[in-house]
Amino acid sequence: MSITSDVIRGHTEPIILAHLLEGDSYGYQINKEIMEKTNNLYELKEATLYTAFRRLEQAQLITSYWGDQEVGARRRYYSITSKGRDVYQEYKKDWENTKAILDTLIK
Amino acid sequence: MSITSDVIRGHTEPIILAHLLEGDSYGYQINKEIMEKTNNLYELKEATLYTAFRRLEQAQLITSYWGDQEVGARRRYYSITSKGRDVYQEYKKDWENTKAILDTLIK
DNA sequence: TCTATATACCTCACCTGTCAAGGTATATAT
DNA sequence: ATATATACCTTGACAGGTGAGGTATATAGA
Repeated sequence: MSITSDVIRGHTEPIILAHLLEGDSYGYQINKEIMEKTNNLYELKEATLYTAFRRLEQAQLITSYWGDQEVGARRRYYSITSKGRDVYQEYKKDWENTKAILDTLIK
Repeated sequence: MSITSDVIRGHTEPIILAHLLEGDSYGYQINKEIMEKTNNLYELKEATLYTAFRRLEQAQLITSYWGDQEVGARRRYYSITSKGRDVYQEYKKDWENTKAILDTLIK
């Protein structure tokens, strides 16, 4: 009982930003934790995740830096910016509005 | 304070089907009534509406027939099929699931 | 008479986010 | 040696939404 990509489209960015509010993290972990949070009902596909990172960084909502792993695969950590926090609040309001509108239309 | 197209993507079909549950209707009217229901917060764009009609008819979720206007512009009426009603119930569950998942991820 | 507005339909080209499929590299367990 | 897990990334195709454009009927106002 998974979720189709079309109903989630446009929510990828707020999902990532929300996660980064809890602290810096890296792609692989963000992906895993989103799956865990939703009991495997929703999985952000890797390609979707990384293209979203590019967009978010371009828009200066997040910044990135390489972790200093001395062992194992390298990690690129992401950090939410203050602009990112502001935009996240708007995304959150958008989601509340969307819910209200769709609850009106889908009965 | 409108709604972006990406967050609505994938909800066009359930919105139309939900409306047709109330009775047969035609494009122009469906559009107007959706605007009214949402206090002009959401407007289904015409191009979106008509391409959705094509998809829904192709999938046999709706059927269409010409109204018998003897005056004024012709109208093409749409009617939801029983298959359409079934699929609508699935769409509705999808929406409930989407809400639950996004409420978990967007705090 | 001409123009604007409302009703009512429709199509096409473009844009954008998603994702399957492919790739690279490190480390550990069998 | 091989498989699996971790961790990163890009590319090309796809599909739904939409701006812009078109057609036709009817009415109200200048």
